Amino acid sequence: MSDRRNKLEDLAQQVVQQNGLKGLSFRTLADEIGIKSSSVHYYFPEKSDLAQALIARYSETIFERLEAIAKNPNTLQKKVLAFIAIFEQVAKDEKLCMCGMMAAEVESLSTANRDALSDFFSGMERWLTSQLVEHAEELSSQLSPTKLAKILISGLEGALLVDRVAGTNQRLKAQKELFLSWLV
Amino acid sequence: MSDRRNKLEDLAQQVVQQNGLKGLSFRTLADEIGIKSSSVHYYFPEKSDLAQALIARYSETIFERLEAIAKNPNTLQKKVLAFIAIFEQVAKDEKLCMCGMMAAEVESLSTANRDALSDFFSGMERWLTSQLVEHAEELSSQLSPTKLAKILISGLEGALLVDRVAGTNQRLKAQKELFLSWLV
DNA sequence: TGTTGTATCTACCTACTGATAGATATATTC
DNA sequence: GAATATATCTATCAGTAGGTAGATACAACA
Repeated sequence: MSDRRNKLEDLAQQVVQQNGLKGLSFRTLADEIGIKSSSVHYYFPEKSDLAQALIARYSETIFERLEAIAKNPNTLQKKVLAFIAIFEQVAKDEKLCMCGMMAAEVESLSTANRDALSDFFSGMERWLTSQLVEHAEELSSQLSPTKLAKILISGLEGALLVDRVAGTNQRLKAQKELFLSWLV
Repeated sequence: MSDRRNKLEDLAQQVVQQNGLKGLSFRTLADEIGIKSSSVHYYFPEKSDLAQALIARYSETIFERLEAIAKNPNTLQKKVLAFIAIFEQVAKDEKLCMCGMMAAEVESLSTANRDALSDFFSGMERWLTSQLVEHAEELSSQLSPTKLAKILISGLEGALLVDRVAGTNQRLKAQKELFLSWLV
């Protein structure tokens, strides 16, 4: 992976997490890097190619971190708090989850983009579900692990969304407490 | 309120709920109504004026419905299920909550728009909190009504977001079951 | 009758968008 | 040395964006 390509993706991701894909232009992206917009097209012929690269990259980064969390022997509580900490980091920078942001723009995305986004969320849910199942003895909720995973992940995505408008982190904290209430 | 203005707002709201404020242009809006874009500027000088009107209108509609739900004597379960049904209706049309959509675009909104959005969410939470407090005897959760309100509302917003990408309503259903699990 | 307010139009502006064509320079490979 | 791949540039295009100026038509009102 070339350095230039990497820097473009770094910057693009940051812009998308703050302003959305529609808030990202090839020109401003190029200007900030110090090249011409046509050179950005060299790496990403169409905007949907850039979006696809961003989703792939974001997914890889997140799932690597999740693997690391899963591999390290620990209680369910500590594992999931480490998972939630990923969202807390995003919130601290007044950003959204990149895929959450793109989810709001799904109507203007290519089908490949949509599928990749959908895979991201189902992958996250699969990971969390497997952790909940693995540590079932630590769980006290009557709801199934699959449902708990869907609840928490969509809850965290929504908390980022609403908290950013309100300029607080109350909803993210509340979602964290929700999770803690599921433990024995 | 003139009929023309109303039709413009109706259509604009629909577009925003599907494509976001950035996905709405004065020209396409005007074309669909059958007037010129400059005539849209007659009603809404700047785009932020249109956004402001949309938020005010959306808030009024929702809060009227919430008042009606609150006024009608009923169990907490039925009241909140009626509340959740508002989100289910939105999901059925493959839309987002209009304010949830705009929340994703908050970086490009005027401060007045932001404040109005923030008021929308805090108003929703206030309503739900007051219902939970009023029917405290029906609640079994250890978490406070305030937190439960924040959890459910951000959860519902996130569920709309993620479900639309996945093309399902699983997360909305899971959030509903979460609420039901809080009842005695 | 004349004035004012409402609602629309035509015509236009500047700025920006994603995207393309084709030239150029450099480095690598055969 | 010639050919190729990589990476950049200049220049440009058609389309769209939000927004404005100024004319027009019409109705209500003084």
